[in-house]
Order: sequence, then structure tokens, then C-alpha cells
Amino acid sequence: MTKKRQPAKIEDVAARANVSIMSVSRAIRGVDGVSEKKRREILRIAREMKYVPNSNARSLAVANSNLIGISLPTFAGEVFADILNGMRRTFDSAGYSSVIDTTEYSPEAELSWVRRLLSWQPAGIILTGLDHQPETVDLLRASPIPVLEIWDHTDTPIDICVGIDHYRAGQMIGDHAVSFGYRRPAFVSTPRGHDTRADNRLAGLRDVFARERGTEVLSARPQSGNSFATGFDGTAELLDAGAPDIICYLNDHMAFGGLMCCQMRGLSVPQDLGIVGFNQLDLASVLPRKLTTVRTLRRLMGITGATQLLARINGVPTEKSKPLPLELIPGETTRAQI
Amino acid sequence: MTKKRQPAKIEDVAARANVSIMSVSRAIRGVDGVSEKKRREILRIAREMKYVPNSNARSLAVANSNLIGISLPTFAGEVFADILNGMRRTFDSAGYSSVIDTTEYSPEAELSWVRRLLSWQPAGIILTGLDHQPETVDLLRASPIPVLEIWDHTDTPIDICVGIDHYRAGQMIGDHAVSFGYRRPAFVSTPRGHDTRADNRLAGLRDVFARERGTEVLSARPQSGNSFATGFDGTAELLDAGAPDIICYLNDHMAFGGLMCCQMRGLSVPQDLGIVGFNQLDLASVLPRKLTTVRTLRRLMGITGATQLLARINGVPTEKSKPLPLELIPGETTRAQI
DNA sequence: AAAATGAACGTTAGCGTTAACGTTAACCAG
DNA sequence: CTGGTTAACGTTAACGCTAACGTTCATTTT
Repeated sequence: MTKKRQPAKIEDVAARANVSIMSVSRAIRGVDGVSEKKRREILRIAREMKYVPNSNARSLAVANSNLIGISLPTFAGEVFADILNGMRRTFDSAGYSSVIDTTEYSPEAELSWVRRLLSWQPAGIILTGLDHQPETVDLLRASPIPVLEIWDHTDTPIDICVGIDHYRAGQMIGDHAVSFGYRRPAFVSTPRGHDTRADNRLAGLRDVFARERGTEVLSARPQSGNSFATGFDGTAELLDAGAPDIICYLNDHMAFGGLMCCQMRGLSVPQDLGIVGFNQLDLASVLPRKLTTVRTLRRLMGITGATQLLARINGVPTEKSKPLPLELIPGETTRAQI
Repeated sequence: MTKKRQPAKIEDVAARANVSIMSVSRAIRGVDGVSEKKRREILRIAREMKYVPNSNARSLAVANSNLIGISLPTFAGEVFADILNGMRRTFDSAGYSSVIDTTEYSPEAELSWVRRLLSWQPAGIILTGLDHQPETVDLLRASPIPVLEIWDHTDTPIDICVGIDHYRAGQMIGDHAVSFGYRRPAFVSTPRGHDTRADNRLAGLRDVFARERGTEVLSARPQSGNSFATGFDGTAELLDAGAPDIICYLNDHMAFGGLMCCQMRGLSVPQDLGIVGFNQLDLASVLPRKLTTVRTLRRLMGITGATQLLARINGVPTEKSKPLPLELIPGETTRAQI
């Protein structure tokens, strides 16, 4: 039962230090108006009393906060962890704290989070992607708070936007596959509508094959609990259904699951089947056969996005929308078809 | 320039609805004291005006919040994402919001986060592990806020504790290795002091081998940017330095890096070398050769921890410390030595 | 009919902090 | 010694909301 007595407030510190409340406030905040001698004395007493300022009172008084709200689809996987890392580093060094939430790919969950977050008067809000409830957009447009949409790209963001063009990424993969002579493409993803960006990449891929070859892109969308298993199961499904000569995956982890499926079935890659991942994840760095994938500059994206948002918060004019470059990394899991 | 005008406050809603501020407050909070008819009318107007309550003012008035602060070492990897998932689900359904932060394994960063967080008057605080700055412990003990330490285990937590005994986990791995006849063990980890839990597992492993065989456990601790690469590089280092017959890893991802290193060098597992991971990660579900590893019930741990903390918050008596079971999963990367 | 009830609503007094402003004393040039 | 400047404080009024208590008035009870 050690934890009992009421926490000290600024008034208590002031009383104990024989100064006014304001001197304590100034000392704590490190602003002008107290002599160095008194400041040290006050800080010593505050520490002794384990005084902790009340941020609610502060934010109420100054009508703002140094919180940045960040909404992500999920914590699973490296992708959002990388973006997050870039953002957080930038915000931290600018004196902002970030509060993070995941939507598990549900726009409804996103809306309820936006509502909760807005009630805390944050300095800025970051959403992942462009797929929001109409009310989310209304709320955010009506509020004076700067909003960043990250990871995806559009010319008409809620406020500002930093990300990559996923449709274009799909086209790049398609171009690569077509130029290597592949003819029977397939795609492994999560259930439709779950990950809108992946759906856009598939659309880009589809359009290239439709135009260049007049071919359909088959797709498998199993629900398998984790990316590796999804890749494995989706590959099995596609191999059972037909005879694709190249399979593209939502990301490198799924692609690895696909590789394992091929290995199990005695198929050799890239002789029997081409494999293309996405995102150039850490896993790929130790694979004996270099994976064909697309590099996305996620950390840079986080830093860029955060920087843009900070500029916006500080009233500095910023570009509405900033696309980041993509690069297809040819590996040893695809090769020119004879 | 759509975003301009001041957000509405409760007073504005009251004026527009021709009722008192209190009626609006009651309507919004869904408590008794307003007729159904008025409540609907008020809510309609509030929605029209895009009214968002001010949580700072609310928390200041009621002197509490429904925030739970969660501190994790990192967002990288499945481990903390799993624990987090379990916790968040539990808190969400109990009406609490969680604010998450990562320390990147730095107790100093943890302390500064604890200070920041305390200023928001959270309902509870969760720290990962037991390795804190003395001042962190002082601050938390002095505050009336319930504290949960998760992932590691001790009989003398700051407040309450839910986790696994990492030293014991190391012993289990040691017992397995000894009983299979392995004699030249090694361990791949991150730099010492970085991950205290991993250091404890290594200590458990060391003690078993010292007692049973009088043998040292070699260790490699490369800094390679990601787990897979760390496993790969650490394995290379150990194979160059001596001739271990079994290598244990900080986690399954490192173990996979190790497997890739062996494959590259033409070593076969488990004939030439035993490989042991930790945490039974998703990756392992698609490997052709089942990995010897230790199962940790991370999601359950999150749920259990959150439940215990909620009980503590609601004044229900709880056990100080709750250890979760461990299970060594024998795989095909270790086998009895002749 | 008077009195008692209770639901529906309003009024008041904070919650802990800071911005804005007022006061005081010390200092300095002329 | 005057008048003016400035550093170092203190005082007060918000900030937006809610708990606790008051008031009103239509019902019911006696």
C-alpha cells in the first residue's frame, strides 16, 4: 500500500517554495521571468515533491497540445513500423509526442478514433491511405487541425499527402513481367477491400496485361492468419487451379510463403515459375536467391510526411501532395522466358 | 482554405438548442436527466455543428481519464505487436484508449515517457520488462496509478506483473540441448544490455551447460540492422571462430538468418549443426523443416495483463505476479547426437 | 385541497494551468 | 536626485467541462 497520497499540484510546490504559482509555472516551463537562483530552488523542491504537471489543465489553458495522432492499419509487419519510425523520430526532435492507433483496416474504426483523437485537441493528425468514411473527411475538413494522408497518393487529399502511387507500382511489375515474356500472371493478396493499396497494385498489373497481352490476371485471396501462410496457401490455390508462369504477391513475406510452397512441390524458381514480392523487406536480405521486388522508401516517407505536417502546423506553405519514387529491383526469382 | 472557423464548444451547442449547457453535457454523455426527445434534438444539432467534446476540459473536471499508457521497446517484430494486440482488444472493449510509445530499449527514454504520460493522468501504465531507471520506479510508486510490468517476470514488481521467466526459458533450451547430447553450444543475440530478457535466457542456457557439461556457451552479438541479418552474420562469426554443434538464437527470425547462412556454406541442419529459435513466430509456419523453438503465449499474455490491470484500476484485488507457461517445441532443426 | 413526490432542467463552483496585465524594486543615465 | 527602463515577480481571469445542488412544475398521494 505504498501508493496513496494525492499528487502535488503547482500550488503545493509554490507554497513549499514560498513563491507564487506563476514563478513555479515559469520555472517548470523554462521561460523568462524567474531568477536562476529561484528557478533551481523551485525545480529542486518540485522534484522532491515528485510534482508532475497536469497536461489537461495546460492544454485547456493554452487551447492546444503537442500531440500528433497517427492512425495505422496494423502493427503487424515491417511496413508501418518503418513509416512510423521515420515519423516519430522527426516529431520527437521537434518536441511533439505521437499517439498511435490501429484500425485493422476498418474505416469505421478509423472514424471513431478520429473522433476520440479530435477531442484531445491534437496539433496534427495522420491517416494511412485514402479510404475513409465520408464523415471522417467532413470532421477533419471542418477542423482547423492539419491532416496528413500517408502511404498512398492522390492529387486531392483531405489536406496534404505523402506516399507512393500503388497503381503505378502495379504497372511497373506488369511491365517487368511482360518484358520478360511472362504470359500467365497471377496475384496473391488478402480479401478484396481489406487492403485498398494492394487492390490498386493489382489493378495496375491487370491493366498492363490486358493492354499488352489481352490476358487476365488470376488472383487468390486466402484468409490464413499471417502473411507467410497467406502466401503459401494462395500459391497452392493458384497452382491447383491453373498453371501461372508468374505469381506476384502483396509483399515479400507472402512471396516467401510462395517460395516455400514451390519448394515443397518441387517447382524450381525461376525456371518453372516467376515470383515477385513487394516492399523489399528485411527477410529478403538473407535469402540465397535474390527476390524480385519493388523498393519503397518507407522510412524516408515517414520523415518526409512528418516534416511536411510540421511545416503545415507552423503555418509554412507546403505542397498539397508529394509522391515518392518507386524502384523495381530485378532479382533471381524472375528471368526472361524463352 | 476550407479549414478556418473555430470549433464549436458545448456552450454553442446549448445556445443553438435553446437548452442549458448541462443538458447538452448530459445528452452527450448519455446519462439521465434529459428527456428522450430533447436528447435526440441535442445530438442532432451537435452532429450538425460538428461538435467535438474537449477531453482536456473533461479530464480536468473529473480528475481522471480513460487512457492507458503502454511502453514497448520497439514496434519491430511480431512479439510486441502480438502482446499489444491482446492488450488493446481488452482495453477497447472496456472503454479505455491506449497510448503507445516505444523506448528503443533505452531506460532513459522510458523515464522521459513516463513523466510525459503521468502528466495526462492516465488510468493505468504498462511497461515492458523490469529494467527501469530508479527515478521511474520512484515516480510510479509515488503515484496512485496502477502499473503493469509485462513480458518479463519477477516476484517484486513495481505494482503488478504478467510475463514469462526468461531465465527458465534459457534453462529449458539448455536441458533440451544437453539431453540430445549437444556439447558445443553457442548463442546469437544483440549487443549485451540491449535486450535484457535475451541476456537472461542466455544466462539460463549458460548455467545448464556449466552444471551439466562444464562447458562455456560462446556468443556472437553483431549489429546488423535487422534480425535476419543479425542471425546470418552471428552464425558466420561463430562458424569462423570455432565449431559449435548447436546455435541458439534470440528469436526465430535470427534462427532463420542462421539457417540461410548454413545453407550458403553447405552445412546441413540438423546433421552438422543444431538450430534453436525462440518465440515461435509466423515465419516458422511455412518452413519446410520445422524449427525447434519455444512457444510464448504472447497474445494471451496481453489479454491477461490487460485484464489484471483493469481489475487493479477498478480496485479489485489481484495477484502481484502472474507467470505464463512456456513450452519447448521440438522441431527438425535439432536431433539426438550420436 | 394541501402536501409530497420526482423527473426535467438550470445554476454555481470548482478542476489545475497559463496569458495578460499590474506591481515593485533595482538600476542607470543625465 | 529625477525620470525612465527593465527584470522579477504576483494577481486575476479565463480555458471547457462536470458534480452537486437548486428550482420548477406536472403528477400522485393523503
